[in-house]
Amino acid sequence: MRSGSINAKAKPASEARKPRADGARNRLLLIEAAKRAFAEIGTAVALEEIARRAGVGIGTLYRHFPTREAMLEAVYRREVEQLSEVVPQLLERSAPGEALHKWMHLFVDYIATKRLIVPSLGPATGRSSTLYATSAELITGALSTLVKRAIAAGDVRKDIDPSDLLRAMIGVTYQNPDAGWEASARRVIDLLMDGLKVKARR
Amino acid sequence: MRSGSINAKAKPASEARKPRADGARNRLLLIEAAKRAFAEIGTAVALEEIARRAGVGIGTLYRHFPTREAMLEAVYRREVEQLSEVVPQLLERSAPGEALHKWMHLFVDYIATKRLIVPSLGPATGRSSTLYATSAELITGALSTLVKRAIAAGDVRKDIDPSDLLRAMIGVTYQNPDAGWEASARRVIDLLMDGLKVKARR
DNA sequence: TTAATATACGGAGGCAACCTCCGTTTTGCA
DNA sequence: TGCAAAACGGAGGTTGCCTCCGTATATTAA
Repeated sequence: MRSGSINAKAKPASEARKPRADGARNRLLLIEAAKRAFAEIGTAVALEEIARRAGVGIGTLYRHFPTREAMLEAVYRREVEQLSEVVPQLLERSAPGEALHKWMHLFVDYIATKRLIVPSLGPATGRSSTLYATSAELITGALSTLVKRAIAAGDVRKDIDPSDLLRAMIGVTYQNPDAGWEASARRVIDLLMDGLKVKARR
Repeated sequence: MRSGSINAKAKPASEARKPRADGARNRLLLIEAAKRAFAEIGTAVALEEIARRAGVGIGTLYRHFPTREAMLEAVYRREVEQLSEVVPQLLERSAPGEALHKWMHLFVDYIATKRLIVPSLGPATGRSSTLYATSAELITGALSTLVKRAIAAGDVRKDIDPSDLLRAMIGVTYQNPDAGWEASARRVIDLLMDGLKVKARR
């Protein structure tokens, strides 16, 4: 073995070379093109169409996103990130109550994207649970910030909790993606049957 | 023109020739093979795989089901039909309360298939509204029959309505497939905001 | 039964999308 | 400025979609 062949620099993994500018740029172009294409044509759109819209070669697309799922996931991730990052801007430009209101409308846009993408991601992916967990956290955080600020400013009632509001929004827009729902459904059915049985005495 | 070339027999459309036995058989084989294949491999399974499993040629598959959607729809339809047709059998073989209980478990199986298929059918199809309406009707009818019989037999409480039970099951398993949900969600949000605003006096 | 014909069958083959591979180009670092 | 790592792009092999049509079979009428 040569002296320092493998661990030559032994830097902590954190310090790789700075990512190339063109790489980052094309990655973004692809995600944006994909989002539009998925919305306009559907999630089955030819990946070559996405590459063309982004103005890059098909090879580039596949290097960044080895599978259609990876592409879908990236679009979804970005959507969530934007939903989280937009909060400070909203609070800068609007009164807290108004910021909250606007954000909830953005949330509806997000749900629209989610509805489009999640079914194509499939309940399969092992790490998608991480994906959904992270998303839920970011979104909860964003909403929580907005509600607290709105309450502090006296724009909304004090007697509500961010999680109440989240539940309300989910009630409006929810679709049930988790596995295990089947077992859960069966348990509830058995309970229901128990409850339905005519009690011997009353 | 020859004497009776086109309207020679002029029978009402209702009386076509009896459908051929092999055609009907292959159709069923295809639906069953498709159901298994969709469940095992996913709704993107190669249609040629389905034809092979059913033991028919690819041409036969495409004659019966011109598109993947048609194939999916047929599987879904059959699932609903079975859910409806099984009711008399259940009532013959079990006490009404037990029949109801068993049927609800079959309903969970149906929801599993539905969850698999509906996203791939897409909210697109124009006539799918008819599809869903018909399904809802069949299912409501089946449940209604079962509940009435179970009540009549004294197996379950009298103070419930079939629709209550349907709602309960939907609550457990529902996913929101209708279009127009977005507009509806926005309306609800605006209402919520109104309600959230601190009232001037109280 | 047999003949006639509508109906159904199967799979070859053209087309389109997927994805890999590798020679060329660009970028970041010293 | 030089050079190696990183990224690029697209040709082309692979695979699935779907049509088309010659062959086979079920049904009906005689």
